[in-house]
Amino acid sequence: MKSLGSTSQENYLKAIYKLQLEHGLASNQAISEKLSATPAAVSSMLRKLTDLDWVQHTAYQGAILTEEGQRIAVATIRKHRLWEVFLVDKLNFKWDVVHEWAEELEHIGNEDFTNRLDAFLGCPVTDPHGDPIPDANGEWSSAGRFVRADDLNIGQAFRMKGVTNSGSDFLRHLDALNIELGKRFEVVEHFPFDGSWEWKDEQELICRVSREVAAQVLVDGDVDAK
Amino acid sequence: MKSLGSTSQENYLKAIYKLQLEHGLASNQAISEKLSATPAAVSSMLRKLTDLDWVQHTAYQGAILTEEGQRIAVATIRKHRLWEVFLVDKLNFKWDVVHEWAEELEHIGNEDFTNRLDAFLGCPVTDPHGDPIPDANGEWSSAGRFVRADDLNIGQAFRMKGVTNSGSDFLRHLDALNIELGKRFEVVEHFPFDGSWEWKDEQELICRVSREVAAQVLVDGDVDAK
DNA sequence: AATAATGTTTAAGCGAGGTTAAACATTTAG
DNA sequence: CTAAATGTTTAACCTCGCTTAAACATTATT
Repeated sequence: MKSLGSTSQENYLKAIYKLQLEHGLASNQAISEKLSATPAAVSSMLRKLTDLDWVQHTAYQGAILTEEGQRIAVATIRKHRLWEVFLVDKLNFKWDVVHEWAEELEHIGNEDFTNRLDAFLGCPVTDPHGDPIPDANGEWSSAGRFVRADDLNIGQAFRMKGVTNSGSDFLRHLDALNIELGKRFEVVEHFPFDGSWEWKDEQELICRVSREVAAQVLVDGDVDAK
Repeated sequence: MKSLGSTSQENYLKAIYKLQLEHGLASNQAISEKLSATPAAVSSMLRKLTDLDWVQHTAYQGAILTEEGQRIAVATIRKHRLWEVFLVDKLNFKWDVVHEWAEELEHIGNEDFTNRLDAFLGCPVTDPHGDPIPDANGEWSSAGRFVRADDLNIGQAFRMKGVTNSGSDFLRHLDALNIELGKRFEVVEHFPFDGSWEWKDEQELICRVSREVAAQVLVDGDVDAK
């Protein structure tokens, strides 16, 4: 219990965790891409993680996390996202640059440390990109699941809640479009020609977004009229 | 310019910096003790640091930092102390436990990062142990130099400003004695028998401290009567 | 000045985490 | 169903920072 992995081990566990959510199991190749390492490196690390009982690995098949592996992965994601909140809320970094620093900070601190950071930040439930932050027990809590902006109908109001792509290019593009977390819009138009959309914000300003953007923006479907 | 070292390299530079302050130059052996590494490890690291032009090393003599080496060392100390302030002021850690975490955090972040952290903390001039924090230019600034508590005379008032020993044992002892940073005392008595002292705080409560404690407490000699 | 004690450096080697290249399984296609 | 393509593992080797043990330089002692 309460064991910690090395920086590298934690990165592997995080990668496997995310791949498992998408595909049920993490292939050697997918991990290697996600971590920009060679398949050979993955092979050898998987052996170590298996010995530590943090993953179960079937040769030529793929890897899944054990209970303990999952605990460490979720704890690491929690730390990452809390640090991102810190960087944006307290140090005033822009949301498109915090990932790199959080990638380093996430490997520091034990449970007590993390919980103090959490309390200091006011127990946020999402990070600056709208991704949910697991609680101290590793639960993804109530924190509402959101819908894709391209799932909405004309006339529907919504609040911008997150993204499914945290790449800085995409985040910077959103900034350029004046689309930010928490901002309210209403769907005005949808153009089947290219799949693009027109939204209007609370100042009635029109915001035209491409199909690609709408597909990667998460919103709060049932908005409370403010 | 603006180059950064690895975690280990930065630790060596810090160690050499501190030894240089004390002895003018850092012997292989002193470094090895400070970092709990073998002299052999020091020898090999010194070669690397010399190649990087961060230290000048004369075989069998000792090492001194170059301009650039000093810049990195001071930047690292600055980061360390700022993080300590963060941990105590924001995360409510006690001052005797923050060193370990700061030891890890100090290797993260670039200049911009550090300056944001500094601003967020209100540009503190000393860390939770009273050690001065260099400014963004690596200057040790005005931040008054202090005198040892055992340099004072009977009747003299002072304010507790720091320690020369940041070990947790000592810090915990000070906590037990209710001696804390910024607290005002007055020297009441000095016993030549064992070198111990009697101070009284603003509530006139007597605080008896040993020779060892007085020697490791730094105070503001010329106190402005409040 | 010769010798012992001390401090420093080299040599060999280890573990972590990676690489490339080759060998080996497993799919997919003809 | 065999052949080719793809994915996985092994083997050999690299760098970093460390270790121990032995060789070497420098002081200190007599």
